[in-house]
Amino acid sequence: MPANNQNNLNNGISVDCVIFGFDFEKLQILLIEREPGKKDNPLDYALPGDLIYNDENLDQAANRVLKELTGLENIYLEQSAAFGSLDRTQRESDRAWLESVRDQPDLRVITISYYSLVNINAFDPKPSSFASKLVWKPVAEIEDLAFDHFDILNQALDNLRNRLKIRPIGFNLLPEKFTLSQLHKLYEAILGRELDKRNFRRKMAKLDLVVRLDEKQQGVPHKPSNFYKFNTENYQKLIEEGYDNFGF
Amino acid sequence: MPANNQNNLNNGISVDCVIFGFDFEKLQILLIEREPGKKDNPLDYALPGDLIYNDENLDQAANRVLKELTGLENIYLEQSAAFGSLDRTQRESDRAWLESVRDQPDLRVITISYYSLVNINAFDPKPSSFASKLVWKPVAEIEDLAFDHFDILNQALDNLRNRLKIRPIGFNLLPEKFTLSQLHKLYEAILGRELDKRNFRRKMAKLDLVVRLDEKQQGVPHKPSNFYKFNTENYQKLIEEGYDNFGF
DNA sequence: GCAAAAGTGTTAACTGTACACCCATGA
DNA sequence: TCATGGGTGTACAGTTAACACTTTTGC
Repeated sequence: MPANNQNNLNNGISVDCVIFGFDFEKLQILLIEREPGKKDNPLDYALPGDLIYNDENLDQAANRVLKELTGLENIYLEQSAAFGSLDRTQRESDRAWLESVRDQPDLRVITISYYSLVNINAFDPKPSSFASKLVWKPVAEIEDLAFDHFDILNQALDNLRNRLKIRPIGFNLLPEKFTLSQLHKLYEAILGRELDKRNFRRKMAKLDLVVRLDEKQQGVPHKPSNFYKFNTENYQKLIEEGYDNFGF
Repeated sequence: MPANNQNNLNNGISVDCVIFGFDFEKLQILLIEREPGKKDNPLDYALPGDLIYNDENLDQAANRVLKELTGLENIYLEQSAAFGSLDRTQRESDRAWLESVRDQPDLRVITISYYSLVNINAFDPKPSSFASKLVWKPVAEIEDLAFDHFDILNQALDNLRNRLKIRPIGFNLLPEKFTLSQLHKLYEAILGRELDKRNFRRKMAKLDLVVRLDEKQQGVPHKPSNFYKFNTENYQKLIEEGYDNFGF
């Protein structure tokens, strides 16, 4: 980043990143804990986000901000929505924080939100810049967030679910080798409801998006699960053919 | 609008409106013709859009801009996407126009796009402000537009089609009384492909979204069509219940 | 042998799709 | 009486949804 970028900050436009993470248990979300120690106030948790520069486009800004605050990079971010309420940064509990990090804390800021879904175990967020502490929190337990970030989260979750209905889940979301149970749990976590095991497996088999590997789990105290990998070619083919009903 | 609003313009953020119109034939789009007379250059057609004010939110801005440029109001606008490429306003053919209407024609502007679908015959756009002439153009015939407006159009069209898959078409899109053939043509126009007449009617009947009126077309040189109206209650009920598969 | 998760088939209801003819009207 | 678009039913294929037991492993 050029040294004079500070002068090039666009004080009216920010990006916010909704990073969903999956640990084979619950759907989680990556948040900045603004006042470590002073726990259990939902308003002290915020999405990683910041102002954009004038010499970068929105996608670049989202990737840069995510990297600067969390260290995460090479994550596919999908644009979600724009938020521009006049009062979105006017909450009392957010004012002090804004004054500490912004040149013009009173300026109305419009934010463009992005979302992604990653495998929690494959990424290790490292707090930096004003993100003094980062935490993964289960989405289902979040009741509110700083600014209008709770709205942004819910919007992104809607988008993620709708996307799942018209596209199969991407390849970046699971380890290279995974079991069908893991994939099953992933779908259930995103959709927030149970899916019948047999029906799920049948559907996956029919779509031909996963390939059975000649390898099993080791050392588990139950019947070991077979590993699978994604069938990248078929995924591309399905997308290109306009197949858009994965029926979940 | 307050007189001092001119000082309150946000030079970095605009809204653009993709107004789809349906005339029971083709899906059309409302465009500003920038140089009337100098026809057939697609780059002389632009979406109605303008900078926002700092004392209005994005939805308000979209509605205001649409009204100022076209006279259209009380149209439900749905947010589509944000566009922020660095070069989106840098095309040579757009420079002169920008210089004539903007204080800071060189500034990078991020735009938030909105879309809607209206019944062409129920709205009568009146050009005003810098929109010297407005035209409806068939979407299928558009090959390019000013700025990045062709991208914005295609994005909005995608959104409209996807929306149709998870929600029934809204009530603002057809006259109060309409025939099933009109509704049928509307769906075909949006989706850009033919739908079987019998299957379409069966599906509509099952969804229970339209109510047969005791009234027929008059003076048509063929069997007169029955009029229908929307069943607003059932529409609301379906949306609330989370029914989201209209299967087209 | 027991606890724990993997893996597997069948049936019934529903949904999508393909397809062709008669009807009511104005001219 | 003809041209025009309105309106209707059926059968097949495919998809969804509900449901319970056996298998393999570590301990």
